[in-house]
Amino acid sequence: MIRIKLNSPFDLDNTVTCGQIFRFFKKEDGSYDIILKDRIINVLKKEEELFVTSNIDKDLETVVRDYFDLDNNYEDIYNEIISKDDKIDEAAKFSAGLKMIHQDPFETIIEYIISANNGVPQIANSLNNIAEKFGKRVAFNGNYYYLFPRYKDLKEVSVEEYRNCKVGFRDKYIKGMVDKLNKEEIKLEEFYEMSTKESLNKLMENAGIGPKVASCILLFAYKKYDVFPVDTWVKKVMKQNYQIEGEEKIRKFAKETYGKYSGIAIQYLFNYGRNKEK
DNA sequence: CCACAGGACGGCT
DNA sequence: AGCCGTCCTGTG
Repeated sequence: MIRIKLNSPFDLDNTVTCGQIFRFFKKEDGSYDIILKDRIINVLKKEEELFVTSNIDKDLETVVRDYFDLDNNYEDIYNEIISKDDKIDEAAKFSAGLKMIHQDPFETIIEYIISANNGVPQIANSLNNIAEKFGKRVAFNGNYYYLFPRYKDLKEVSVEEYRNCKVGFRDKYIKGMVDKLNKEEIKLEEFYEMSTKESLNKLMENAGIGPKVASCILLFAYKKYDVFPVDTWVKKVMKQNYQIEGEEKIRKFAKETYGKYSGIAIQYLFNYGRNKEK
């Protein structure tokens, strides 16, 4: 067990449950079991401190700080965003402590390919099916969990086997992506170096990845915060609050209004819309 | 049983 | 270039 003192606001509950990740499990004591790339962690927040256990202790603090983006300066982000308008000011204030989770690129790519035209419970279900069939089983905290497989583990997996995991018509997209990675036609690291525009275009060359999915991948795996994933929810909000319609107009507005942190602004808006009534 | 929700794609203007 | 039917699964 390690303890991590928090020196800036961190809202563990909203960060975990706001739709960034799908494979987490809330425990009775209010903590979360979360499946990361190569390990399972249990995180409990008490006062201004995190209590973390894992099946792998090596580099645990570093892994957790990176995963929850604890060392990023959210003051700067906040100040950049709130100057824009009242609505986002309110949403950003409300969302203080919401962090951008830094996820594994491969898992994120598959996650968001599956997310296309799909609901949150179904996405989680498909991901768990894939992990249970092809991922490594790990005993932790009185349960068995399955790590999400690496693309090398999926080399021989057929389209039919993905279909059996209830991914529907996205089966061939997953297979296509896994094949390209194994043939090294795409390298996961290359997107870190590229500009946002370049990496968006490069991602969208792949079947099953359009503007929304590509934006989510860059936002959640590559820390590129100047993307703006437009889904049906965003379209609704933009129409209601700003009378703006059409994907291109929305993206243009977001870029001009929220600038280099537009991807975080949208998380704040979503979090605000989802939780303010409670 | 049917209607619907949710992005990408491809075929049509 | 933009519009719209289709793809699959789970839920109401």
